[in-house]
Order: sequence, then structure tokens, then C-alpha cells
Amino acid sequence: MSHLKGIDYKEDEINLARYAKALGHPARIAILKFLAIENTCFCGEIVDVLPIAQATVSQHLKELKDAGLIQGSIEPPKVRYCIDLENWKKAKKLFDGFLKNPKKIDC
Amino acid sequence: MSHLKGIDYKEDEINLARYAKALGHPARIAILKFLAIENTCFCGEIVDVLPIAQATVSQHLKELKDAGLIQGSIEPPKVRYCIDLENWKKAKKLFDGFLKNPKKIDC
DNA sequence: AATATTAATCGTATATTTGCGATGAACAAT
DNA sequence: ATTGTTCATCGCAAATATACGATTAATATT
Repeated sequence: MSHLKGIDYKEDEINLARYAKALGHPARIAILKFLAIENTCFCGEIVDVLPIAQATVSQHLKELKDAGLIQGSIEPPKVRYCIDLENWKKAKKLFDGFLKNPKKIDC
Repeated sequence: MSHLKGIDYKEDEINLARYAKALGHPARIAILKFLAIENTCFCGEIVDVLPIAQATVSQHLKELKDAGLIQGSIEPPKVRYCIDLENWKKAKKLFDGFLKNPKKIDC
């Protein structure tokens, strides 16, 4: 989310858009769901479950991590991923505030 | 959302991702917010308010419309836009189900 | 040291997104 | 009929995103 020319956008608008963008691909939704169910998992387990190549899964994981929705901790030779509950809650709050009755949207 | 190779993705995953993608740009968040506050508006009013060109606003409106989040009705020579409450609620339900406690995510 | 495992990264190809100026279409007003 | 207004669309450029095979890095295991 780098190219915000006018830069009138408010902090929350940018954050909400960033989270939304990260959720904007079904593979990443599926990854997050898997991660939510399993609590934690390794990249390889996702590769086994989804019909996409390892490099691509890794890429999606990176984007989720960059957006702050997940964390990874090294556990050689693997990396254990889990949802970042802190930011997950922030995201939830932003989406809740935005998606409730449009008449009463948070500003 | 056309390139879903494996196509294992579930209906809800695809729909959620589609809504999320539409929300994945701060300009579109700003547009929706403006629309929510004003109840309805014309393209030109958005152009006056946001620091982006008319063609670009029109493009964003098209994407929001394609995602189902807004509607447009011709009112020559203008087009009156408003939020599509029906789909807005659907989106809200999907995000709610997804973003609540990850331990209890909807599947 | 050599090997195996796991995941990130590189290089590449293709597709999509974002943005804008210019043009076009639709219609109202003169 | 001509003009003005509004918005969509076209054409283009640049940036991002998506996907993959191949390679590399890190580290256990043998």
C-alpha cells in the first residue's frame, strides 16, 4: 500500500485496506482457516493441503505476515506459523466498525 | 478472481476473498465511507472530495459495483450511487464469521 | 564431512491493478 | 442543431500480484 498519492487517507482507512488486501485471495483465506483450525502449522502442511506449489504458499505466507495477520517462529528446519491474535483483533475491530450499518459507520 | 487453478476453494472462501479484495484499497474504503455518510452520491462528488482523477474514481466505482458492494442508477446526466445493503450484509456476515475468535471460525 | 529436510528466495513469465488523459455516449438546456 | 454536463470507456504506462521451477540457506541426522 505504498502508492497513496494524495495521501489524504486516514490511518484507519489505510490499515483496513491493508488487512482487506491480505484477505483478498482465496488461497490466503484457506491458509488462515487451516491455521485457525490447526492452531499452528508448518508451511509444508499447507502445501500438502492446498493445490499450490511450495514457493507460492511461501509467498502467500509472507504477505499474510507482512500484513500482520500471522507470525512465524523458526523451529529448524521448519517454521511454525500461527495467527497473530493481537492484530487479528485489530482487524476485527476495523472490519466491525466499517461493516456495521453503513448509516452508523465509524469515522 | 478468475485464476483459481486448483479450484478446491469453497464458495464462501471465494466470496469473502472477493469482498476483501474490493475493500483492499484506501480509495475504495474512502469512497464507501463517503457513500455511507451521504447515503447516496454522484461520481462527481467523490471526485471533488478525493485527490484522484475522474477516470480513476469511475474505475474504483466499477470495481465496487462488480463486487456487489454498491449499486448505480442512472439519473441523467448523472449516476446516483448507493451502497447495496443486501450484499453489504452478506459481506458483514462473512467477515464476522471469519474474524471472530479464530478458534471458532466458521467453515 | 555428507546427506536429508524444510522453507525462503531468485529468476522468470504472465496477469491484474492502478492511474491518467482523451474520447465518446447520453441527455438536458438553450 | 448546438452546447454543456456527467460519467463510462479506451488506450496507454507503470507498478503489483500471482505462480512456478530451481536454487540456496539453515540445520538435523548420519
